[in-house]
Amino acid sequence: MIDTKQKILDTAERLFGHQGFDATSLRQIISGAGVNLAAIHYHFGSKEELLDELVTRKATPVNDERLAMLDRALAMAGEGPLAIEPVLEAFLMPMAVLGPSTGRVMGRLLAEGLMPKLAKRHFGDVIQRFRSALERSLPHLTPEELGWRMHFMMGSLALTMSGQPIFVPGGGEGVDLAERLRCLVTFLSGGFRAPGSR
Amino acid sequence: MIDTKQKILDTAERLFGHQGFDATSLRQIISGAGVNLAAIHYHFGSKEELLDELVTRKATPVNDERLAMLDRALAMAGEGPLAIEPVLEAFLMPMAVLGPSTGRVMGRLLAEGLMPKLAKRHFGDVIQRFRSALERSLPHLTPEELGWRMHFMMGSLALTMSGQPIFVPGGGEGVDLAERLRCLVTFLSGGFRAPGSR
DNA sequence: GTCTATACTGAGATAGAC
DNA sequence: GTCTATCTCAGTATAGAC
Repeated sequence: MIDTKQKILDTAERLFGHQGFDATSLRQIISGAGVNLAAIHYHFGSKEELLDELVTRKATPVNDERLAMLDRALAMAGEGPLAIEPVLEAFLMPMAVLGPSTGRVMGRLLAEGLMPKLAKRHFGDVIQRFRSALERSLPHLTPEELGWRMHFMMGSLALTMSGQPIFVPGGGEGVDLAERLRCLVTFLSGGFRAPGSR
Repeated sequence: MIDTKQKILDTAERLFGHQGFDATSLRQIISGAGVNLAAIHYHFGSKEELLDELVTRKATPVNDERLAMLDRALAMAGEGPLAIEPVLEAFLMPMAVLGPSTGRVMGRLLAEGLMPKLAKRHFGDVIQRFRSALERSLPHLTPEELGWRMHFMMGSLALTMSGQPIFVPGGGEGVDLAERLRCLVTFLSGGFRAPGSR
């Protein structure tokens, strides 16, 4: 069947999102997808490459939307000063279109430290564009301090996408991703705007 | 030998810190520690309980120092307003005493989502004390929004303790933990101080 | 080209001898 | 307390059916 590959991807996405990458076995995936174990290695080569393809498929439209929103923010600012909020919105809000499963996958990956490998392949130029925009918005920061703040942002984002918000009364289950991300934009705007610490 | 247990703990801490929990096998640990495989299950019961004991041993002094610093901050503030910085410093700076290995372990745990289980056991009352202090510092926030911001903070902290800072020129390897954490305090102060988003 | 059956190595866990 | 042997299940590799 032509959609064996698709069934594997769908099932893997769901299980990775719920249980994490390491905790999900290929045998769980094939059982859920109703395919043979070796089909995974035929179509993808390995468990890690399956993950890689999953990320590529989901990340591409998100990154396109990120850059489109960033371009609009830059056009609006013109030659004048560039506020942080629209830059952060451009980076973060497009993730809201990811379903809960994909969101959890992305967050898990960031969190499990698997991202460094994938990041350069899939996000390299996007990150570069946003770093430039942030440099323009925040000229008071050294490159090192800006790098750290971007690092902090990725950490917050990771837990926001993946984790159970154990500090939020009610577990935050009723709060959809877009609202979480708006809350995060507010928080990060304040953080980025803080004076340099050295 | 009485210190079989200690040798296992030391080696596990080092390997978990460098490779993460999932990526470290018990057989790597016993080979590094020079003990038998079954010794781990005799002394700890399982791989996860080994981790649990590791966390307990390292977290207890950190949490004690956190509460001591928080008490000092509350005493300094008296009846007046309570600034955010000393509260965040009390929560974050005690982690600087953790060596790089333990720091990575802690960060990994936060990031791998293993913390929710461990958190309630080891950090429950500490978190409660700090939530109260933050509520006093930031009366303009709803309980939900404060919860989200604490969640964001844990995400940033996790990546700060564990991850390679890929956005920092030079990889940030020369920057010690205390300086990273000071940088994080500045950032988070700005974030927590941001106006409520709803 | 696609998929199945099966086997290989290494993981965590356990029972029982010493 | 410690060690050997063994169990199940993980990811992986390959030979061959259609």
